[in-house]
Amino acid sequence: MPTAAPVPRKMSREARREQLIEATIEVMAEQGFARITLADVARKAGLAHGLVNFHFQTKDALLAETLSYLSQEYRANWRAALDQATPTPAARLNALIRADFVPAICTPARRSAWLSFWAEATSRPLYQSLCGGNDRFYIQTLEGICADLITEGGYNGDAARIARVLRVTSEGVWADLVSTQTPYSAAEALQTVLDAAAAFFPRHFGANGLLQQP
Amino acid sequence: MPTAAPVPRKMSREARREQLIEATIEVMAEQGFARITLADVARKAGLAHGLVNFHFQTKDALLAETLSYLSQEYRANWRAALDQATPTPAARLNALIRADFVPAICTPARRSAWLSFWAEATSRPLYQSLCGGNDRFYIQTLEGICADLITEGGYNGDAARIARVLRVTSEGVWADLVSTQTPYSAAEALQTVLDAAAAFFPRHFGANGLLQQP
Amino acid sequence: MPTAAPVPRKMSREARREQLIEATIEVMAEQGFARITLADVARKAGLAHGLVNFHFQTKDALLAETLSYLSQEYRANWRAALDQATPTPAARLNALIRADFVPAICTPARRSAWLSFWAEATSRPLYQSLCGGNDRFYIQTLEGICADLITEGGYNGDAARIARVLRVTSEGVWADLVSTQTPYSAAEALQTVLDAAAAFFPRHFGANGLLQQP
Amino acid sequence: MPTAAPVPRKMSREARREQLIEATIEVMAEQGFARITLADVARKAGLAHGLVNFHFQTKDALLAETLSYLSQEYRANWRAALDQATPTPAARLNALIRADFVPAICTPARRSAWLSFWAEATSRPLYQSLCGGNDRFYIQTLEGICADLITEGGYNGDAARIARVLRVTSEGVWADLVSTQTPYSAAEALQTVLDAAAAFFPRHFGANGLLQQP
DNA sequence: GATGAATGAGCCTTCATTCAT
DNA sequence: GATGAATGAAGGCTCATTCAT
Repeated sequence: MPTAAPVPRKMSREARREQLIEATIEVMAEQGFARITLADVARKAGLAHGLVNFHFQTKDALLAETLSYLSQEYRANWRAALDQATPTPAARLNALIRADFVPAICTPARRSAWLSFWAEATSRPLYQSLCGGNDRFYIQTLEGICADLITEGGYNGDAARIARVLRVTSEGVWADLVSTQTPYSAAEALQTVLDAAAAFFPRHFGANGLLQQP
Repeated sequence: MPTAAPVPRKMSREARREQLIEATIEVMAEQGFARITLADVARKAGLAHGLVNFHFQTKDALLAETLSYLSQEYRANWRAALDQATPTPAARLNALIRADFVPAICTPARRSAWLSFWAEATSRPLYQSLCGGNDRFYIQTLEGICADLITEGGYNGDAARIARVLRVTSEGVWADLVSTQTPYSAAEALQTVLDAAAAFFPRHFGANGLLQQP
Repeated sequence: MPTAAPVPRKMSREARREQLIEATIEVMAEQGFARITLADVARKAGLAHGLVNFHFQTKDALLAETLSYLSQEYRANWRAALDQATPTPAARLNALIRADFVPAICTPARRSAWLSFWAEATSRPLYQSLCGGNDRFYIQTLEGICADLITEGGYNGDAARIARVLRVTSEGVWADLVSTQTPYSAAEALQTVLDAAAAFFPRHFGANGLLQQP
Repeated sequence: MPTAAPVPRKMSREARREQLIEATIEVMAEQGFARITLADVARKAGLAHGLVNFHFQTKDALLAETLSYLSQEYRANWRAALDQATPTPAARLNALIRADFVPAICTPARRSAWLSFWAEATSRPLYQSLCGGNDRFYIQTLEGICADLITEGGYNGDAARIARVLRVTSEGVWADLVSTQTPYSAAEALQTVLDAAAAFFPRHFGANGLLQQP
């Protein structure tokens, strides 16, 4: 007599952990960081709540590993996008901006979880080092691209500040999208960032994004 | 026999509430939203444990009123700045941008508290309506100014998107400043937003901010 | 409409703590050290279980303070007995031995609790320093009395070993009394220790205990 | 491809059980009765978690069997010592006393485990019947020997009380040895018991133990 | 037989809330 | 109004036990 979908024993350690982390992201989006409970995470994953401690020891560890997971995912995403881009500064910037809005990364749950971690990082040094704004390599890469564009296009402007505007604009529209009251789409959000790029680099970006170079 | 700074028995109702709200903001910045306890708030305020419930009934009410307090403070601040500005679009935009960085508003504790509320708003509709990104009047005002500038300066561009970039840039550098790892100052943060304004409105804003109009 | 014995608010801190410690001793005797729960302690004391943590922070702290309480009580008891004894070595030894069997100290619950702490001390250095066998002052006092008796009575024998036999005999019969299967009384237990004293110091102790000195 | 010391798949049932019991004794000594976990027992034995329940069904059964094992070991030890002794009362008492201090029995882990069981027996009738103080046959044997010595040596004294002093002294110095703070050796502990025997039976025991009978 | 992931009851702990003083 | 002890619901954590592999 088969019962309703018994939990498979001996799922690989990594797969179980990932399953629990995905459940954590969803619960965080639904309840907010402050109201996550391990019982909810386990319920969302369809597992017994003891399993969370079995795999992560403590709630704090689960949360830290969730952030770490998101962080690695984010980094892998933009690096892959850069690798596949035409190796011109403008194409690279275009790839970097668009990478933030690919469907795998830019889901409502992930946006919400990221925002929670950003906020909580304020009081947790451990989180700060994992959050995007503190990803040194990302910032350096973006600043390098901006510097190249300035040189190439003969623009005025401070590469660090331009990079900062582009980064926080992307973060900001992402945060806007979290709100249920926001009246604009992910596509509009992306276009907003591209408009900012066009403002700084009008010879490389136009109203429709990256311009084909002559 | 006077003792050292006794708690005044009958401080005005409003003053007590404000005292507790300020303590809440500080505790939120220190511990993070998820770890606020009423005991900590009371301790920070130098008051007895039970007083918080006496004045606010519930913890949720205290938090909601804290956000409301911040929201009103924020709104009053930018409205006052607008009222005192020269009534040209560029001067008004300049005033609006600078308002976010006046010392009374842009304290570390307030920045941190705001970020916490933004994040928590994801799962609490009550908070969403009070958060800056959803302040319809603020957005309408900013968009209006941008539209005026576009008209006046003969710029291309979408007023709503430009307004959005300027708003989230201001929010974003504010969030950056919360991190203990951020290597730049509030002055640099302000300059970053002004650079963004200059990118969109180069005939009104330059490297040193608002240009004197001919 | 009076309800059944409401818990008086604002009982003095010390009184509440003592009440909880006494409940702990009783529960330990009934359930054994390994099966104490704070819920049982609170129930025994007739209080809400949250109060235990309020007054003692952790279960470990409650147990440590319980041992400390017993230890101080035990020490105060034998010191008082010594102070009131005729200042001859034999009378002092007699007082010391009998002190272990006064009703206030030698209750079934206390005997049982002591035994539990002795056993648990094996793996907890904190407990060791509080347990009787490690009460340096007690041992020194007892050895001093034995040495005085040896001198006075012209006995052969090692004061440290004799003191040790008397001490562990007292502890041992105490432990015997804990067992529900033990077929002898506290009076018989006391007489057993006195017989041991008589074996070592036959000119001072006889079949009926302390001999009147000529 | 041989790996390092693989666990033999089919170790005999008895050998596995004994291996787990020995691990239990060690863990009990290290952690204390209250903090034994089956996971620690399995780890100490180098076996898988689930094996403990496989062999003993429940934790309580494991503990009861451990005590039973110690009890049988103890009994076999003193009976063997008695069997090998010269059949005089003094030699038999000497053998009985010394049996408690042979290295196979008097290990730190065993002393500690015994003490834990004594304490826990307070609240567990099952344990009481297995603990030394309630070993009727042991007590009867010891009392019989003491009675024989009294008759043989023309001593005054109550055989039951003398037997009790000797028994609890042996137990007591054993308990002393458990403490890491105890400043005396097993040899000194044994000598202490022999001194007690000499106090009661001075014509059979002297400062160096059993006297050679004329 | 052996393994170790999975389960869930039980317990410690925290903390919002109440309320006698 | 103010205080802080008392309450009890809620949740994190441990761990004995089960069982698919």
